[in-house]
Amino acid sequence: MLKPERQSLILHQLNIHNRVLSSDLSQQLKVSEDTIRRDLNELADLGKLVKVHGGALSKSYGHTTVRSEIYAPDEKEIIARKAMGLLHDGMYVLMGGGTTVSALVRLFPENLRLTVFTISPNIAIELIGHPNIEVFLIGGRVTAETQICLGGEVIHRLSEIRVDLLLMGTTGIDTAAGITETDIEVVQIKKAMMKAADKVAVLSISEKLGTSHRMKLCEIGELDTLITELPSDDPAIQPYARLGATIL
Amino acid sequence: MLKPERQSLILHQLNIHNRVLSSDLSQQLKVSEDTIRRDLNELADLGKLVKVHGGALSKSYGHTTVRSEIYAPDEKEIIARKAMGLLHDGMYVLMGGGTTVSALVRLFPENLRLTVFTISPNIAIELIGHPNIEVFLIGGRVTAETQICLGGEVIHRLSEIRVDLLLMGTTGIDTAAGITETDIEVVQIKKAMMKAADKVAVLSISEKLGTSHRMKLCEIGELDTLITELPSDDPAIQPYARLGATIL
DNA sequence: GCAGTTTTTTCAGGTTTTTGCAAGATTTTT
DNA sequence: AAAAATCTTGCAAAAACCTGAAAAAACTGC
Repeated sequence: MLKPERQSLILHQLNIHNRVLSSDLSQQLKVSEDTIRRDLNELADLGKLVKVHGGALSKSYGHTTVRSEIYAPDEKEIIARKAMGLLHDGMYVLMGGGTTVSALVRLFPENLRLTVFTISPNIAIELIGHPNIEVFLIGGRVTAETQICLGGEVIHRLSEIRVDLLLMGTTGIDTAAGITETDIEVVQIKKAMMKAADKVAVLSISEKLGTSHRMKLCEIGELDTLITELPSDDPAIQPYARLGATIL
Repeated sequence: MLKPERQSLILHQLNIHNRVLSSDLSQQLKVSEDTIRRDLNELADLGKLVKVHGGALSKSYGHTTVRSEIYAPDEKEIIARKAMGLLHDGMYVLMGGGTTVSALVRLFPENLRLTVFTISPNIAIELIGHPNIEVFLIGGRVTAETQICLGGEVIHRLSEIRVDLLLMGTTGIDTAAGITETDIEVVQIKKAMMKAADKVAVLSISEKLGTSHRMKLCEIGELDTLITELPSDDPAIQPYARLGATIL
């Protein structure tokens, strides 16, 4: 294992987990902790991570979104891992915003070949530099609350594209209320996204099961796949399976 | 085994494995490690691989896409500070990409009220959460090299907007050659941006003064303002003032 | 084919980089 | 406050590197 390889592996780990431990890396990469510490310090000097006692934290573009700021990172990683199974070389994929979708993007191996459309600047930036993924960002008005591109122009652009798969998070999901959102504009955008995609997959932590909000996006049956961190035979998600969504 | 044979074999190995060790290649090709090292250095000079201690890595991923390590941050902050003087409440501003423009955005005080259009996902994200700035991201294909949105759709959208001021960085700037870029697509986008703006301001560290590249964007005289980190009476920028640009 | 030239390779040496270890300092946890 | 974990520093060994000179190979014009 060459030093630059080791260092870029460390950065990759950071991208996925947002944190690394010197002791873990030492075992995993079969080098002494001193070496890991030296690597971490070098990478910290280059500004690629933040060194802390015991390991390092990722710093993504200026404002450090560390793991602790992401809600339920472990669950989201499980979800992301399951969602990877839906992706195959050559696919055209449309991606929404949110930290769950971000977690998925971070798992993309470098040999995965995709064409990705997204309304999230964050997702676009995460994918920049990936050697085999072409990224199209659909532009619009960007707001702090949603962190995605909104507006009529986005809907118009979405009407012009056709993709194999839509991957998006959700705000509320309930057997009776269906998929719901708080923001009417988000509903409009998501409806347009669903129209553009042959298959629709929703990523959601189980905590959101049974919650609902004011703005209705669609019924559960309109989804093709629902992915949570729960095992697919968990009683909590059986009702959703009966409504027609494939559970992963 | 002839030298070109050996070298193309090395490149072949790299394509497959993404890495090679000098020691391995030495054994495999039955030549001394010195010869291998010389080969690797030659290929590295040609830009076909990245030489590292112990061997070489393929150029494809991770190692080349350095997470925007900001070059000359101090100079860029001086430039950004000067550029702030061009901005006033209520303005419509169009912003290009690049670290110099990012430095400017970070200086925006909370009470600054602007409407910002940008082709850079990074700029859009920097501005997310600013209480008094409305951000419109103009979408398109995003590439690793430029980190901005490219494509015909961007140019079309730019043709539909009209802003008070364009703020952008540059690649090459020279009294004779004017403003130049390495990428023809970037030139097209920047020309469209210039058309959309009443006034054009270019931010450039003084290091770029006197440099030129293959693709011409415009003459110095077509700029309204040129901002470098040098004092406005520095002899190095006087020639640009004579060509019609206001120097800050 | 052959003497002369150029290119390529190897080898020897001294230098630099990388890594692991140990000792003592520092931080975190109990 | 003591104990445990982690960090820093200095050092030494191993590996990799570079330089220049000499040997080997390939090429040149005659």
